[in-house]
Amino acid sequence: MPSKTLQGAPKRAAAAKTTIADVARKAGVSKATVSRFLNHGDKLLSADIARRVEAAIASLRYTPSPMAQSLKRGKSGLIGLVVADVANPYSVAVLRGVETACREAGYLVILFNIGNDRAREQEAIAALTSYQVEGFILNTSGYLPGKARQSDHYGKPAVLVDRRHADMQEDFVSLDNASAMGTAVDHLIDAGYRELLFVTQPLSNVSSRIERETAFRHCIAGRSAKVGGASQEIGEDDIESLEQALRKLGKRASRRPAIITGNAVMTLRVAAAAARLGWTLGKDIGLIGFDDAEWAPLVGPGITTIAQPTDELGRMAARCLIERIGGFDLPPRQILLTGKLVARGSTMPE
Amino acid sequence: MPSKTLQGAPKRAAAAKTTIADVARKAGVSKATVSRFLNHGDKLLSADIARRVEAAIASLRYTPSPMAQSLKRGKSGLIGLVVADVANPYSVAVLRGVETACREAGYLVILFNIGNDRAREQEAIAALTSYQVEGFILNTSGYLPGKARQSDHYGKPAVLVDRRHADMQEDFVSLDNASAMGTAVDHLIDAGYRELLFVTQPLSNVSSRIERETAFRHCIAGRSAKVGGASQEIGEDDIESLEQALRKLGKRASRRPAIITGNAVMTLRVAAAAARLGWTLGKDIGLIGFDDAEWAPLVGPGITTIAQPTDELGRMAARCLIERIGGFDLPPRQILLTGKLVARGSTMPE
DNA sequence: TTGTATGCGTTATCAG
DNA sequence: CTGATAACGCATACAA
Repeated sequence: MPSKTLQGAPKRAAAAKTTIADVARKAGVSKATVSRFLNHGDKLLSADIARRVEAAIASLRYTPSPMAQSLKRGKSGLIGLVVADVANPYSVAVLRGVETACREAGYLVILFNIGNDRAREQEAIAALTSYQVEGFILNTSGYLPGKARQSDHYGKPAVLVDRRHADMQEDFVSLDNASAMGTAVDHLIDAGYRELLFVTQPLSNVSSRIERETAFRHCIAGRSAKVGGASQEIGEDDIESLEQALRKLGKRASRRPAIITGNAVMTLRVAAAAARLGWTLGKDIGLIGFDDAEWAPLVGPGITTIAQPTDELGRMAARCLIERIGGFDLPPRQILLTGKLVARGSTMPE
Repeated sequence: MPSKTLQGAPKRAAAAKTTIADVARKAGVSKATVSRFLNHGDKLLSADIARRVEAAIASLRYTPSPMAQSLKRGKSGLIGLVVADVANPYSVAVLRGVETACREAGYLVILFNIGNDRAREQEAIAALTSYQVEGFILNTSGYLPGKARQSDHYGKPAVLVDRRHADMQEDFVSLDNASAMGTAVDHLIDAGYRELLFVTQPLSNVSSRIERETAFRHCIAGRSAKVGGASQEIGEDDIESLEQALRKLGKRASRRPAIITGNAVMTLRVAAAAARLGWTLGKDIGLIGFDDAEWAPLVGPGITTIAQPTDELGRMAARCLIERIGGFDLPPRQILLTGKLVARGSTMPE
């Protein structure tokens, strides 16, 4: 077999892309006319010519080259999605909604994962920009290394998901963290828990974590002194201090203890720690976590969660962005979707 | 505030893209010279001119337009990733490896999710092709609706992941299913299980499922009659027949029963069914599943799994594709990575 | 070694 | 209404 087997396949020689010129020739008109048909339908053309062009397009199976169009009009039909960490199930769930909504609207998604490396956020935006993406969906912390705040992403619209940026001028789509936390705390108290501990990944500059932590403190402050509350950040692989925190919490025999975890990652870690301690969820300790993962019903007696409408979040973000791309020009919006309590065995009433 | 606040920001007016012409002017040379510097470094230029061009590029912060380059050379620096279902954790895990490897090699990934709708596979490839992607990574079944087999993807190289296509001419990257199944069965038998049931999502035309099922049957056939084996497909939400199968399996008191699940989705379902039946994993019934999900250690006594090197699979796929793009032209390769047994409580020896 | 001219596939600006 | 023609930003054959 000679080289280039795939390329030079007999059947369909690398699809020598048919261009607008081919169509024009076939229809016996000029390229400009074909272009007009493409962009304005038959609004600018005589019925007869329009039909001829249409026929030619069909028979040649012509499709415009987004690349050329992009070069010419400075638009690309591409949307840039920058996620902090594709390893995070939340990011993925959102990604899914985004991809769906974008595709339905005729956009394609270019994915850039910065792997929690904030320094790479700018790199991502720059790279995406050079591809003429028409806008950004950002699930990043928005931290800028040296420079001062640079809110505009090369003049392209952007929508933030889950994580706010400082002084943000963009639309923002997220879970209503305050309300969700209220739901969680209410639920625990209703179930008889009185000593609450909020466990979160390091707040760093991640707004959603900060919001949840703040909301938690407010919730506790708003209660009588009969309810105790504390919160703690746990680093990546700091299982030691996690177990320590649990033990400390469990000691107060006088009040029934429970934990609220800031996301699914922490939920899993806490569940593991509890297991190592030999504690039964919902009995020795209560547990409710943000994010309703598929495994939540099966860990221990089932883990109670606050389910985020992740798919909807992604779709919303895409929809907002596409509106902006379409010229929608009003002050930044904040779209907060409410979480849903899914009660399971880990928060059994006494 | 007037309209277009973002666009017309005073600081940096929508980045009126600096072009190769600007650089040429600044350096006092022709556009061609700049282009040469870009593409061949100083190999074709006198040291002096090269330096001048370099300086001009730096001072103007010039970056080439991938779009224009793409139009000119028919290459884009883009790689198309078509995924059967982004909702599937496996797809995502692979996606992650792919994105990383591609980015490291200077490629960006365009994502297209066909949501298990095989009819859309062609649509995906066509859309991606129009963006001049330089190659495809496909995690799809490769089914073509009407037409006969069309192995070439518009003349672009492709790499298949996890799912083979009929008569495939592409590189293929996947878990070594036969060997992995052997490991699983051996493990179960070592642990004293004698009545085995393989539970899988519908085989449909998904090669990995078929391979696992086949391997399972071979494993059983190769054993003495003391080991019983059967396999069963379970549809999307057919929990009823799943429970029925479990009950039937459990009845044979004479032999210790165990289940092998084809992927994480089924593992979760089986675990749920067992829980509903009040069975304890590792005691009333054994369970080992393909895919080592993060939750595996925490469900019941911990679920034994065959861990796939998903990240490596994704990286491999990307690497293979990039080699092909680079002109590597040898017969299709098959790269099978071996799974790793992670023993946990669900397959406790008697 | 360097510059000139042409074209990639479209769209937009002109005339006609 | 329609057709030349000139860009868009870049890479290359060709000429110098």
